[in-house]
Amino acid sequence: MGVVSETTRQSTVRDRLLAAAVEKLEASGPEALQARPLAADIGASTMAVYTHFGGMPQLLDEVTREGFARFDAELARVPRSDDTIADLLALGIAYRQFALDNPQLYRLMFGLTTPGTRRAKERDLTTEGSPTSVSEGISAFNHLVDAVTRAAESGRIQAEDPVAVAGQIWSAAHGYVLLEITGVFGHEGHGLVRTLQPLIINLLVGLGDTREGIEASLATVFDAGGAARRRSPERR
Amino acid sequence: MGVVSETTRQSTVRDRLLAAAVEKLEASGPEALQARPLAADIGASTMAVYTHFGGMPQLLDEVTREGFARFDAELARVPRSDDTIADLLALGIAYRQFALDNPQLYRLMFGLTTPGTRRAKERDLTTEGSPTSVSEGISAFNHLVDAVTRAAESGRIQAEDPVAVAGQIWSAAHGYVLLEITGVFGHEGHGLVRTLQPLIINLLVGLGDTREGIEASLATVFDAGGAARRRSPERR
DNA sequence: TACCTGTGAATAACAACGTTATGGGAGGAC
DNA sequence: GTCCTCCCATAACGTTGTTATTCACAGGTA
Repeated sequence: MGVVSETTRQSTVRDRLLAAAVEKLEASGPEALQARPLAADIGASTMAVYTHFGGMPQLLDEVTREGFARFDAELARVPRSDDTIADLLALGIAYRQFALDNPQLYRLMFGLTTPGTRRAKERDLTTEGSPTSVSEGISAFNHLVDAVTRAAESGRIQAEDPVAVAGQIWSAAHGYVLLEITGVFGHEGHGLVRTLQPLIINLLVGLGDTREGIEASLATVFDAGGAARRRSPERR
Repeated sequence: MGVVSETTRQSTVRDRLLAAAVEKLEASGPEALQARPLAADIGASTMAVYTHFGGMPQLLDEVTREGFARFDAELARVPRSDDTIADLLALGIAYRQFALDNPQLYRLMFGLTTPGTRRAKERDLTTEGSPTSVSEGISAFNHLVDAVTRAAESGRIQAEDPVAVAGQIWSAAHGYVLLEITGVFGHEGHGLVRTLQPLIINLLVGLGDTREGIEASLATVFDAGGAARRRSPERR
């Protein structure tokens, strides 16, 4: 389980098909995920989709699962430090970065997109995140729950119910990111400094931390590497 | 402009087609919006879609526009009182209620769903909210900006840039509502009291109001009518 | 009344999609 | 060698969005 063709030595037809689907999704949108063009991309016939996946819906489920695996891996790369609020902010930045780097994948992951596969078997909204991808989604969410728990334990914020608090932060980040993806915040950067940063700061203030403390933690996040990503515990 | 067949006396083919599309979207999902079944529903031939709309994409644009018009009308029904924070909370409740009552329409409005129309002409993400529906969307958003502006003028919160603050609240509500629609918060009601209410309260605390004041305002909102909707400015 | 014009709708056809049935060919088991 | 079992290519079927063609009918003019 994990990133495409991580275990297999040579690319199998199935792996190449899945990789081509992920790439094509981001390049041309969900409606471009069609059986015939996809198979043609890897030099195979349409039947490959059915022998390896069973059909387009199952292939899309695998794309979703792959997306959650990548998302999980990306969030796992965010380091942990003594500054629990800085860690939380870094997690939020990584969250946004992944969504901005993979907008189509992000929307597909959260069941917000219904690709061409029109003969889909009446997907239910509540079960849309296909069962196979649920575990990966929970794993990604747990990074946030852990960060909230540690922030609460450090005394910076109050979180009797860390899962509920993580749900609040998740809602805020999810909503912001989707609005930014759809372009409502205009050109690059304005949304981040005018909306996401104040939103998270205000939320953390409401959760008990001080504005000064948050801004100090935010400064350390941006100090460490310019691109707002601290790759390893020690400074590079 | 507005709700379907608001001006025309007798239902035209176009109006019936649009109304059937909106109804069918909510009943059977975006992939059910197909030219032939839709035309058959109103007893017409497929050509009606093309003579009146030009094609399925344009019909979907009209559905989106209609959705924003209804959303705007629903938000406009939220009354204004002396308690500006209560008004803001009531607006949030109405926002959530509309999304929960019309989940498919809500997702289509925000470009988060890509219905069957597979031959779509390469929609761009940034321009996905079709131009015709932009004005209605802005109108709906302005209700929130107004409420924030009034709350700032009343001194309850600090909002130097009301549009930016409205964007923060919008992000939080949008993200929560989408997560609730996809079912991540479990069964009815838990998400609201465990996530949305604390989220908005914490955010408003971060914006300068006191927790006690917010909870008092929230109580007045729920007092006035049980269903959390105050129909007229004066208390009933 | 007779005639022209234009708009709207039905019929039929076309290309492309997801899917399924059929058949062939490569690689191991005995 | 012979058989068995997967994969995969080919071809077909039903359905989709779309377009071309044709027809019907309402309204104005002589």
